[in-house]
Amino acid sequence: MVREKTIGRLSLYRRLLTELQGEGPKSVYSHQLAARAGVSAAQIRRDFMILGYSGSPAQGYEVAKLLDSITHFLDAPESQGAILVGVGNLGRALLAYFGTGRARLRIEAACDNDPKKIQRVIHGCHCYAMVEMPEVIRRQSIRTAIITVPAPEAQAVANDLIEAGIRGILNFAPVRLHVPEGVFVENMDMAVALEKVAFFARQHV
Amino acid sequence: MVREKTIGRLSLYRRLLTELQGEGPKSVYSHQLAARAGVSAAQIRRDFMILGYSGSPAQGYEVAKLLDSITHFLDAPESQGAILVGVGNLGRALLAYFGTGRARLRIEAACDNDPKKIQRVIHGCHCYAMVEMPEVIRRQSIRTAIITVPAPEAQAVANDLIEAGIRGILNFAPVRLHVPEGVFVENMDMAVALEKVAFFARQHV
DNA sequence: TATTCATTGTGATATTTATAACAATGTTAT
DNA sequence: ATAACATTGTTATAAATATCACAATGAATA
Ligand SMILES: NC(=O)c1ccc[n+]([C@@H]2O[C@H](COP(=O)([O-])OP(=O)(O)OC[C@H]3O[C@@H](n4cnc5c(N)ncnc54)[C@H](O)[C@@H]3O)[C@@H](O)[C@H]2O)c1
Ligand SMILES: NC(=O)c1ccc[n+]([C@@H]2O[C@H](COP(=O)([O-])OP(=O)(O)OC[C@H]3O[C@@H](n4cnc5c(N)ncnc54)[C@H](O)[C@@H]3O)[C@@H](O)[C@H]2O)c1
Repeated sequence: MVREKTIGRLSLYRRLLTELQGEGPKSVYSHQLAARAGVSAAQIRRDFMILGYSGSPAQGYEVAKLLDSITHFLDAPESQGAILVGVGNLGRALLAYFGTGRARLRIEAACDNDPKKIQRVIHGCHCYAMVEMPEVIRRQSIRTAIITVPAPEAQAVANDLIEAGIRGILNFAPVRLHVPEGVFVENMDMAVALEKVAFFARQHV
Repeated sequence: MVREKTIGRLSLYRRLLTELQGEGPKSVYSHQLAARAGVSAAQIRRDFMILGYSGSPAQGYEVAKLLDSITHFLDAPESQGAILVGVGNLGRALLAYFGTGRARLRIEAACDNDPKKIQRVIHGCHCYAMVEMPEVIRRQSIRTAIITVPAPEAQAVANDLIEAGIRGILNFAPVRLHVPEGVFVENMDMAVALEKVAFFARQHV
């Protein structure tokens, strides 16, 4: 009953609403948010049905209440952290990105099997050895992981993560992971994405 | 008539088939490829309908012919290049990734507005000044761009790229770009992706 | 040769996702 | 007070996407 696409958009709306809030407005209409999000106003209203919060036809939605509703729906009661495995080129970029100022969902720990990286702090995040990983995950109740190890290592790393209690994986390795029922995997396949863009760049002449 | 999801999967199949080819087999059944791709066998056969190449019920698909068919369908007759704008943390990681050994779709040029980066070669890719960008795009007939500049800069950069002839954008900035009809945009929104994973990590207990 | 078998290609069907349509609401202008 | 209006919430409809089902194929076996 929970639509996958809806979850992604709610996360987007939250970010846009937070930006909007900084600009002043206390309320917003669906068509205004739609313009920023690049979706239709009907899509927005439909997505909001799941929240249990209603706007008014006259004032639209109160930004603060809307943000509360989305956060209540999306987030865990206690703040949630993620662990990143593979502190290479991409892993470091992600640590820089998700480290700075995001209270919501932080990368709380990193792991690598390269002795040169272990026990060092990279972009404010401690890098543990792989043997420490299960302990870190259990201690900090982490359920979400980011995989940025080379493709041939990804499945083994995923297995270890799941064994340690991880239930959601954001996978950047260009491999389709085999995971048991109940584990959610989102693939960020950049090579596929770029080829798709190149294809459609050619279609509409 | 061309399904967006199908294009993405064809790109994935091509990569998997190339790997498979290296392992020896000259032919493959839909269910074998399906296992690697993490999709159903029926999905694969349906996707292949668009190619105009048929396998045989007895031997399955000839890997070499299948690869030819996919490449003929996906790729431009002449090889296509991409330009990357914003040589920061993420941009450099992407240059490293798309530079090494990918004949198919290379990042042929990079741009930045930071004087410290301009006219330098980063991971084998020349970094041009922004004023040179339109000239580079026209000279090398580039139609695909990757945006890795800070969010507030992304729309302006997109406008300039489109003005210069770009028709497809892979956008990493957490902003929804407004583009004219006929320009294809694929958003790689990692913050949204991570929140989605965190959400579903919590669903299946 | 006839039979068995796993597989293909594709029409039919189901599910997911997006759009359209409109009564209900409540504010504003007259 | 009332008519005009823009917007909401939700139902109805459409479009995109995925799965199912099975006749047709042809190699392998008896
Ligand atoms: N660099 C990019 O922009 C980019 C883009 C798309 C996809 N990817 C994918 O992301 C992954 C990482 O790419 P990268 O460029 O950062 O590679 P990288 O080689 O720079 O980094 C890989 C890191 O993983 C570590 N590692 C290797 N095996 C490990 C293991 N078994 N356990 C723990 N750590 C291990 C290495 O020590 C290294 O620090 C690859 O799968 C790559 O295909 C990268
Ligand atoms: N770092 C990540 O892993 C990550 C992850 C997800 C999204 N992003 C997004 O990708 C973008 C880049 O992230 P980053 O971490 O690489 O940032 P960064 O600050 O390291 O790099 C940005 C680069 O863009 C250049 N730049 C700035 N304005 C420009 C302009 N007008 N024209 C051309 N170049 C310009 C800067 O000189 C710099 O080199 C941001 O929008 C960020 O939100 C980054």
